[in-house]
Amino acid sequence: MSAQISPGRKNPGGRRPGESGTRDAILDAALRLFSEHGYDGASVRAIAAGAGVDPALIRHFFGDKDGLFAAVVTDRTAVTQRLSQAVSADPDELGRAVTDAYLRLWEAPDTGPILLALVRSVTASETAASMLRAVMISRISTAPWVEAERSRHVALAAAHLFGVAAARHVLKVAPITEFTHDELVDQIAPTIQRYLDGTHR
Amino acid sequence: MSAQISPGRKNPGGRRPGESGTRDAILDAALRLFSEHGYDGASVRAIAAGAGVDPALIRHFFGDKDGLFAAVVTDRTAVTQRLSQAVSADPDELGRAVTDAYLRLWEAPDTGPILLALVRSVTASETAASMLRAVMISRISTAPWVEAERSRHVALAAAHLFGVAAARHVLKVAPITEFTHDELVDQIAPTIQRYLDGTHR
DNA sequence: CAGCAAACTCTACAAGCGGGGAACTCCGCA
DNA sequence: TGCGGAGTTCCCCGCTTGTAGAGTTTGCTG
Repeated sequence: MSAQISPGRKNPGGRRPGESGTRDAILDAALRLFSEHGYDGASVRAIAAGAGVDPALIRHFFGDKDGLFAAVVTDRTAVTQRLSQAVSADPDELGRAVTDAYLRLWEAPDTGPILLALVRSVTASETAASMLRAVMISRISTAPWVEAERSRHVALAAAHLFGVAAARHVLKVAPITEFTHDELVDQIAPTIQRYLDGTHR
Repeated sequence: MSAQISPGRKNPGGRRPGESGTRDAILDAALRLFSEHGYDGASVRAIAAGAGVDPALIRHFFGDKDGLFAAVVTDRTAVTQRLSQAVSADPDELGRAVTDAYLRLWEAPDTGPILLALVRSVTASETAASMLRAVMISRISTAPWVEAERSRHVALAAAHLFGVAAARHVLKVAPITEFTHDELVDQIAPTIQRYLDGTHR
């Protein structure tokens, strides 16, 4: 009889032959949509559609939406280690090195969208907020060369860098977006250096 | 017969006697919820509940959710004019005056929540984004004392201030929140002054 | 080659959303 | 005194959301 138990089904259903790459496709679409619209604004269905996949697969691979978000952020990031490299630079050039590394983080295709996603999700998820705090501050201010005394100055430097990055990539404020990367580093590195030295006042 | 046409109605319905203050109650609740959860996160129903009022009243007074948001932001704000005052200060003290005024904007009960609401709604509403841009940058950089040449430096100062305010009030980064207002002004005013002077490099 | 786990599709649900409309009551004014 | 409009309630609609589950096909391993 060649029984068709579910005659309403349009697509065959069942596992596809060969390497599917579906998981990665979902992660890609999720990264893009989370970074564009934030956690709330990116629906599971939209992400699935973006990956050309059934929404149920997201549940299958990641459990729930939180799991997906966590996977996006943790699976594909080397955010923290890049900053760590920068802080081992020559102390006299530290301001420049940190500034350059920090701004590059926002421009690189593998880390930039993640930071954007974190910023845009700060409202919705406390996880996102604390991860962002961690990236922004702790990773810098708990670096070995920071004595407890100076952590406040480091935080000010980090806040400055964050403000510039947000103006450039989130708010897209005209004068800031018009700088080239190098120009921007030239403009603010000296100030960052002063904060790090404690000579900013 | 004392006809009761709608016997299912629990509350009487119809206008209440006396001054209701309902419109203001809605505005209050909306300001609070928008600032806590952003545009998307604050539902019309939740705002109505917060005001102790039927959701349909929001539609009645403000048309739709966008209208409510616009009303919240425009009705009760003197954000821009406060900054204008600051920029007329003595040029030598400009950095300090602007820093003080800007940070106060985030702390004052009538303007702080609005800025928070704008920041938290940046993702959802392009209106919010452009208003924030306006408050953050344009209002400062189009001030009369800014020659075109310097607008980039002004934008950098504004980005710095924004970063500090965001770290303090949105991300709540520990070292930054621990400063008193005056300490914070002491810490960053000199840098703002340098940006404004163009002596930051 | 048997059988199980993984990958995949469809359908569905309960909840929440923004918006709209009908009905009712009170106030201010002619 | 009558009447229109503002304030208020309830009910409802169509849509989207996250999540759930059952069923189907494939690949892998023993």
